[in-house]
Amino acid sequence: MTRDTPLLLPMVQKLQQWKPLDEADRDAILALPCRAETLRPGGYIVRQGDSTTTSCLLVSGVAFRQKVVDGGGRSILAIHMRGDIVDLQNSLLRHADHSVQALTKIDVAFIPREAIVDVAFRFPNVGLAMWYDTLVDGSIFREWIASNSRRDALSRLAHLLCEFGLRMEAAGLADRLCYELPMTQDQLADALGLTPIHVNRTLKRLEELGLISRTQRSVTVTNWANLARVGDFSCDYLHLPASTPD
Amino acid sequence: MTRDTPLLLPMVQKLQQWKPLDEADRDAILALPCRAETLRPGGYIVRQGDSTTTSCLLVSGVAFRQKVVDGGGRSILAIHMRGDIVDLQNSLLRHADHSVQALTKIDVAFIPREAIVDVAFRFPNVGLAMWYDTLVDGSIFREWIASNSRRDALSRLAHLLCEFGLRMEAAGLADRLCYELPMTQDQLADALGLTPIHVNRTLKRLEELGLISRTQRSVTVTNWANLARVGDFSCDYLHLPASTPD
DNA sequence: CGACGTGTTGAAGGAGCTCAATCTAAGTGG
DNA sequence: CCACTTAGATTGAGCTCCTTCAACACGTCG
Repeated sequence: MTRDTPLLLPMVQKLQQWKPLDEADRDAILALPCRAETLRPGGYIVRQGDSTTTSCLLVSGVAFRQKVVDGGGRSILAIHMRGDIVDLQNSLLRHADHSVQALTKIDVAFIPREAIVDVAFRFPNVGLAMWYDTLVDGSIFREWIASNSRRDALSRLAHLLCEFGLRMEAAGLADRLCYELPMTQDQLADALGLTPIHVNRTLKRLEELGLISRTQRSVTVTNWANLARVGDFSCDYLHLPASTPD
Repeated sequence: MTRDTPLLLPMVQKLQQWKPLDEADRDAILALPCRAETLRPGGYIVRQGDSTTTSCLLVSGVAFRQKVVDGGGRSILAIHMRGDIVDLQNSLLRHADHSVQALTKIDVAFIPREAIVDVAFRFPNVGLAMWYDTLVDGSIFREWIASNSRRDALSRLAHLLCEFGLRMEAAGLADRLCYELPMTQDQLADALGLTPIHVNRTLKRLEELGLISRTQRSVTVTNWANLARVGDFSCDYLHLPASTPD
């Protein structure tokens, strides 16, 4: 490592999930020009409507994508954690069609679009890994379409709890059976296409069914197999490297 | 042109939407090895669960992506038309997490994954255009999440009619105000997360409101501005080249 | 002709929404 | 240290949009 604490290390770790990288690939990533920043909960990485020139790596904390519809309704489209390259989507397309915001306090690194594109084509392994990464994001979007379109409230919530736990575990940030879910019930509602009131009742039902227990924001899954069954959850769509089985 | 009728021409046309291509770029695409095939309505391009080795270009006709949930419920995730590279998603990830099927009779060209990746990195304009293409797909997925999560039936249906018309027009296949929508009400229901019965009633309401009229599968938009308003439709998320304004 | 896929309509039921009140925990300023 | 505020969680009651169940109409195709 050329520097003491490489800011972009989480990006290397994430991309290696998709494609083995050699020394040169890794160095190229770590040498990317970037600007570090810390945001408080609610702070914006990009705002819907902005024109964009930088991409953004999430270095620590949790963030989310959201889109405003019609009369002020919000839809949360994705949740992101350490290592996620959070704004390739908006930056390559030059025009943000949705916002990305901090859920917790987060550390981010802004990287100029040109630098990303340059590395992607000079180091094909890196480029391919980034391409994979956007495709996996797409796969998760598709699962969310199916979930919010065709599953009932109980199933949707169970599904989200499985996905979040498993992704946190895959990122080495938590145990799938016990983690902090840094979302208010309002935000859960916007992610699931429900009202906060109904989210509250549905959480209660998951508890009564003996599938989870919770205190404040922390979730403990007391019966993973049944939670996954209720949520119709299969981890295929996450395309995780073959180490974390369902 | 090296051959009489270049099978892969629609791919060139589509990618040029995202990025200007020079002679060499175009030739490289047209020279891609591929296998042509014709499928009847309902025929599979890929099946959920298959392992994949080829990508697929849609040369003519209309296709759709779908995912099966829990007890036989289906969710239609996207609709595709000429020029769409329909299976980068599954092929690069090597494992199909959803199916892609013909909606009408379609002509397709299967292209080996390696050839795609090879061209993408030897011709960066092509690679970037393909990357854009997958990002635009992602953008459309996000809009569908928001739509199926936060809009009511009338709005969802109006939104879908606007999107389909505009995309057909952008692909040079139809007029946004008058086109063939090759979907049964059952399929519309699966795309919108509704029941076919409710789709039927909602179509009727759109007619009664004077926004559309229809005979068989053909749709005529009688009031685009109001249809777009009801559907909360803005074409931003399609990232179309600056020629087709909303 | 009968069968099947698709579209259309009616009536009844339910999952989730809206409106509204109450409760808790965590600040914040005096 | 305590009033005061505020964001979030929780609970109740009534309503509605959409679903489910059930017929029936229409065209195509064996």
